[in-house]
Amino acid sequence: MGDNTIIVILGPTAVGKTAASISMARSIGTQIISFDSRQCYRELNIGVAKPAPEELSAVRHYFISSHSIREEVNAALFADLARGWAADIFRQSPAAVMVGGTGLYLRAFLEGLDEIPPVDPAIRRRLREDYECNGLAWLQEELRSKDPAFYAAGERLNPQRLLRALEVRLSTGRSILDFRRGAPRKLPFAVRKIGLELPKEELHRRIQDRVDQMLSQGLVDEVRALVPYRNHNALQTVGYKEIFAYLDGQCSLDEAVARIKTNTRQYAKRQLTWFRRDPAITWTHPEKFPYL
RNA sequence: GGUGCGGUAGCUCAGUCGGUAGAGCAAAGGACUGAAAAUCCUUGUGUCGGCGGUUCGAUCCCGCCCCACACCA
Repeated sequence: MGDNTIIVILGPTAVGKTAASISMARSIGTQIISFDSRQCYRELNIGVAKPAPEELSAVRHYFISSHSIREEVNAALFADLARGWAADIFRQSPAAVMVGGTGLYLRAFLEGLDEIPPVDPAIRRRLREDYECNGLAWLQEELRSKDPAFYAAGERLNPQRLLRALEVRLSTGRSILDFRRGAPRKLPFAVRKIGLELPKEELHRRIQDRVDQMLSQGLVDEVRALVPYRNHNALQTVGYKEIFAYLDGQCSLDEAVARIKTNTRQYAKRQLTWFRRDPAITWTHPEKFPYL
């Protein structure tokens, strides 16, 4: 397996990753593992800019429509699955293509997450309910008494991080900090990371056009059908949460669409913040991408 | 034409009993270990519509003008 290579195509949303990855995978005769935390849900299509059926039939894709919004998907699950898929692909080809924009998922796959025992679902559920009714101050106080080390070092204003630290403490009896070693993993393959990048104005124009296109493709109907599942984590997603607000009568459709565009721009910016600090990425303009 | 209410940050607005101003959103930068399209942190100088007047000092008071909205003609 020494010569095997993972070629990663990454970048902000709407930059053109899908087309690039498919043409590359076809020209070198291999398959694609997606690392997109939303395209993996089969119920989400228009709003997550999933590849078209023709594109999906041209190249085998993993982690596209592979799960239901009712399932719990997270970075650790993805990392496990992706290792298996990579091994499968390498049985047929010395190279595999990965595409996506979820930086944490890519990192979890390449570098691994520290091993933390599973959290008791009952504890998780109860904690979230308690936080719902008692608020942030309560959460902080709980953590201060039960895991003072994390309280001293961690993000005290970030409820998600506090909740995670607390559930690990209650579930395992140990601080989440005890599980962190960050030991570098020896990878059984080589990695090449290619970042796709466009001037900001151009990326923003593409985002705007793509959102308009989603609407004409029937985004509102897609979202309407998902109303019963709106509180699932998978629906905490740009393009869906704003349309829920419109369907609730909280704003006009135009306002909802404007919000989607703004939120997508902010999302793209966060993706770039994440990727920019990785010196291993070779950045290129999509038009200069060698396989297009 | 008359009356009323406004004109303050890119947007929506607050405020200054006269000592040159601040929130939310947007924007910019950053963080990120089982929710990551999530979550969180940092960053606020702008002829306070224009021109005059009063005043040591005006965005605030006074006058005129311009613009927007509402109502009356």
